[in-house]
Amino acid sequence: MEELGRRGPSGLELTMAVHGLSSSSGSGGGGGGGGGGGCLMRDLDMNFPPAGEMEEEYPMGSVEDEDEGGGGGSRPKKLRLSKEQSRLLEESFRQNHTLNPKQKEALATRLKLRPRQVEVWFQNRRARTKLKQTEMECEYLKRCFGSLSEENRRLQREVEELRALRMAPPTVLSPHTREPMPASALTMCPRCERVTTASASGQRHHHVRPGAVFQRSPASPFQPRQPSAAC
DNA sequence: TTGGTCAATGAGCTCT
DNA sequence: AGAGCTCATTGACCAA
Repeated sequence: MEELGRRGPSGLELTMAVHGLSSSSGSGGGGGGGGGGGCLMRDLDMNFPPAGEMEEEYPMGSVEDEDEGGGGGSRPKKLRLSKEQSRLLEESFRQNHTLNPKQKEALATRLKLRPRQVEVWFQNRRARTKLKQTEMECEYLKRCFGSLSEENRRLQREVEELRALRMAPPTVLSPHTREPMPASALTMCPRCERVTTASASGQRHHHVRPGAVFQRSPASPFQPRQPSAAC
């Protein structure tokens, strides 16, 4: 027996369009499944097509050893596609992820396989592609989660700091009287973005010394921060 | 022996 | 109703 084409062609063609996470949509496929499997494949045995389809021979890929007898109800030998068969299937999969009946028939004839086998190959190939895609999406979302968690921690810290500031009494001293100023007297200089004590005329302002504890005035809302590029 | 791969199956769904 | 799909699963086969 010649075992060809180890490890199927893993050159899965993957495109990730994650932003909408438009993953598949699928058919909703509710749980389904159930048992499946079963060994009741007497009448649908791929390696031994039903009489009706025998008009053409289908030398099953690399399976040419019909251990006749085979005995009981065990599964037939597993078909392994030859390199050439896999190559051709991959090629047509690249062009189209689904086949219409005509294409299927033509491809099956060309590959000396049964149309059903071509169909199954395409189904499995689509499933593999989707699986790979899902894995990639998963990785991507994990990375997103990581950076968003970090951003979240940072913002939480900032909120805590600001909350603490709000609780503390203002200790900014007036440059004129040297008395503690009420928070309402503090504003944000729109040009240099520093906390200031506006003069009565509004013409001049004094920057508060660095490190001074202060309370922001309600009249000077926080500038929205540029969100750090998470994803 | 075990774990991965992949052809094949059956159930259940959607669409025409 | 039935063709064709997805999904979950099985089992043969292979390499480590």
